[in-house]
Amino acid sequence: MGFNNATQKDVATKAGVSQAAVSNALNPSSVLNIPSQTKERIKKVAHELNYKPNRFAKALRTNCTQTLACIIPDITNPFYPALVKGVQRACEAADYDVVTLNTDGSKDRELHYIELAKQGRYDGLVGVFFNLSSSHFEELAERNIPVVRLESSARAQAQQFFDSLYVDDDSAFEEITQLLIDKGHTDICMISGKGGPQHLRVSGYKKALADAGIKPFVQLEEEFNENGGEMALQKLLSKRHAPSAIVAANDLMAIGCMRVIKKLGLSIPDQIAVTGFDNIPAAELVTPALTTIDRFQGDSAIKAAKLIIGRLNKQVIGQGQTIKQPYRIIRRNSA
Amino acid sequence: MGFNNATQKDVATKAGVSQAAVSNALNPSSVLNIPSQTKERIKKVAHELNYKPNRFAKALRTNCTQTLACIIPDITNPFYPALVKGVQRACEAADYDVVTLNTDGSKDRELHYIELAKQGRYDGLVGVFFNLSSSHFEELAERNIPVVRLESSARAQAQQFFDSLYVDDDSAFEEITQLLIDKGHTDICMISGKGGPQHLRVSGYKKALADAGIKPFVQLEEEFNENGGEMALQKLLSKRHAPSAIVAANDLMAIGCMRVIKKLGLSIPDQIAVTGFDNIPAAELVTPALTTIDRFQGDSAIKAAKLIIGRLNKQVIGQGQTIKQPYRIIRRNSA
DNA sequence: ACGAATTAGTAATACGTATAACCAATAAGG
DNA sequence: CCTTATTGGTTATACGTATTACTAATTCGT
Repeated sequence: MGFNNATQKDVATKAGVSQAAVSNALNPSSVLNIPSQTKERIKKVAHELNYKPNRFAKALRTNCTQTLACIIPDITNPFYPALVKGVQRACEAADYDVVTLNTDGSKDRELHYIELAKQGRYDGLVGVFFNLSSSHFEELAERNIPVVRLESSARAQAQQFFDSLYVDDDSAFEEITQLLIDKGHTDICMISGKGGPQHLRVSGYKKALADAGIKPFVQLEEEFNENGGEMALQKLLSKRHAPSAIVAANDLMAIGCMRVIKKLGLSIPDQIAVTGFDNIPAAELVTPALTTIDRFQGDSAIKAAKLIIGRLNKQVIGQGQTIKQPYRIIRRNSA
Repeated sequence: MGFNNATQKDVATKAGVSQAAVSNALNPSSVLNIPSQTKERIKKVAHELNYKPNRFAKALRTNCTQTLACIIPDITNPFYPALVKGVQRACEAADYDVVTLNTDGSKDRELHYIELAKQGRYDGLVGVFFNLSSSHFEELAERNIPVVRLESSARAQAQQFFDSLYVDDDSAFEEITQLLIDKGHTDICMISGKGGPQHLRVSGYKKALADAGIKPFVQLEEEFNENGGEMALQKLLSKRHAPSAIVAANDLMAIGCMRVIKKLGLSIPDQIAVTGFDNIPAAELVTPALTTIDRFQGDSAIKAAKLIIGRLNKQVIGQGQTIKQPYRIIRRNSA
C-alpha cells in the first residue's frame, strides 16, 4: 500500500503522458486542451497510484496554502468551541486545514496574527477581533486574503475590507431587558465587562429601561468571566441595595452573580432574577438553569467558512458584505 | 511596510553574497563554512528586509511542514479545550502551526487523520485515540513522524511506536470510590459510557468495592454526556432502588445524573452523593458543585507538545516512552 | 489540394529553499 | 618554492506543482 507518495511525474510516466498533462487533467482550471478520454485515463491512473497532490508544492507555486486561520479570543471560553467546530467542519469538506489561534482579546496578538496572514501563511481568516478597525484589514484585502469577522453590530462604512456576520447585541439586550420589565421588574441592574463589544450590550439594556422610565445602574468589571461577575456584583452591593433583577453581559458573568446571590442566601429568580448571554453549555447546567440568549454560533461559523471559501473560489466577489445573524432568547428558570 | 515579502535572494543581493550563503547563515544546520562576521552581516540585512522564510518552499525541500495535528474526539466537549490550548501555546513558541482535528471518537475518522499524516501533511501528532492500537502507528514511526498519545492506562509493549502520557484512570476511580466508602457509603453504583477508556474506570470502581466487600452495580449507556447520564440513571432506577452514591465516568454524565436526582426531589449529597471525572469548568458551576478528579490536561498537553518537538529536533530519541501523569481529587459539595 | 486553424499535447520554466558539487584564493608544510 | 589543506564562499540542482511557450499532427475551408 502506498508507501511512497506518488507524484504527478509518476502518474505521467504510467499514463504515458507528460507531467503537464497530468496537472491539467486533474485541475479544473485546465488551460491545455486535453480530450476527456485522455483525462479520464489520467484520472484513473492517478487513482490507482493513490496520487495526492503535494500541498506544499502547490502552495509554493500558487501562493494558496489551503489553510485558514480561525482567530478567537480563547478556546477555553466555552462560547467558542462550537464556533471553531463549525468552521473546521465546513472547511474540511473543502480540504482546507484550519489553524485555531487564541488572541486572549489582546490587540498585540490580534495584530500579530494579521501579520502572519500578510506573510501569506493563511489563505483566509475567520475571526473575532475586539480591537481592530477596518483599515487593519486593508492590506489583506489588497492581497486577496478574505476575512470574515464575527461581530456584534452592523457596520456602515464606505470601504469595508471584510465580510461581517453580526448578531445585533444592542437589540438582543434591549429585548432581554424588556423580558424582565414585562415580568414586572422595576429595579434592574447590569453587570458587564469592559472590553470588546460589551458597550453595545449596555446600550441595549439602557434603551429598554429608558422606554420604561426606569433608571439604569451598570457595574463594570475588568474580566468578563465568572470571577468578574462575582466581583462586579459584590461591588454593586457595596454601593446600593440589591436589585430585583440583573442583566449580565454574558453567561459566565451571570454564573458568577448567581454564586454571590446564593452565598447571600437569596433565591433565584424570586428575590433576584438573572439573565445571561451566549447560551454556553453550562447555562443549562447551573441551578436554576440560566435564562439567556443563543447566538447560534455553529450556524454562523459554517456560514462564515462558506463565505470565505466562496471568495477564495471567486464565487463571491465585490465589496465586503454585512449580514445580520439571528439570536433567540432561551427562557429557563433564572428569570 | 514590507509589502513584498523578501526572499533569500533579496537578502543575498543586498548583502552581496549568494543565496546559498544566506540559507546557510540563517540556518543552524550550516553545512558551509561562513565566518561569523559575514553571518552577522547577513542576519542584519535579513532583519532589515524583514525576511521571513517561506514555509512552503521549506516544506517542499525538507519534507518538514512545521505543522502539527492535535487530534481529539470533540472540541465542544469541555474537557478538551484546555488540552488544545496547551498544545497550541507550546507549539507557537517553536513556530509550529497546530491544526485541531475532531474524530467524534470514530475509528474511521481516527484512521483518516492518520492517513493524512502518512501523506506528510503533519510533522507530528498529539492526540487522543480511542480505537487504534500500536500497530496503526508503525508506518508513521518508520517515516519519523512522532506521535504522542494521551491515554488512560500504562502500556507494556515490546514495540511501541509512540510516546504515551497516561493518567491512571483505573487507580483514579479506585481512589474516588474509596472516598465514598470512607464517607460511610455502602451502596454505590456506577454510571458509564461504553466507548474509549471507560472500562478502566469501571474496573477501578469495582476494585475499591471488592476490597470493601460491597457489591458493584454498573449501568452503561451509549453516549457519555449529560444525556447519557440522565438516561443511564433512569434505567438504573427502573431496575433497582436508589443507591446512596453514584460514581459517574465523567463530569458530563455526573451532571446528567444530578439533573435526574433533582427532578426526583432528592437532595445531593445527603440522599444521593455524586462524583465525576475531568474537572470540566462546569463542574464548579453546578449546584452543588461537583466532587471530581482533575487531570491537569493543560500540563499534559504542554508536556506532550514538548515531547513531540523534542523528537522533531532529535533531542528526544529512541523507543517510545510511557510516562505517568498525575491526577488529583477535587472535593466539592456533591459528595 | 493547399494554407489556416484546431487538436492534443510536450518541453521549459518558476515558485523559495536546502544542499551537494565545485572552485578560487590564501595559508601551511616540507 | 611547490604541493596540499583550509577558508570562504559560488554554482547548480532538486523538491512537486502550475503555467507559459511551443509544436507535431490532424481537420477545415475553399
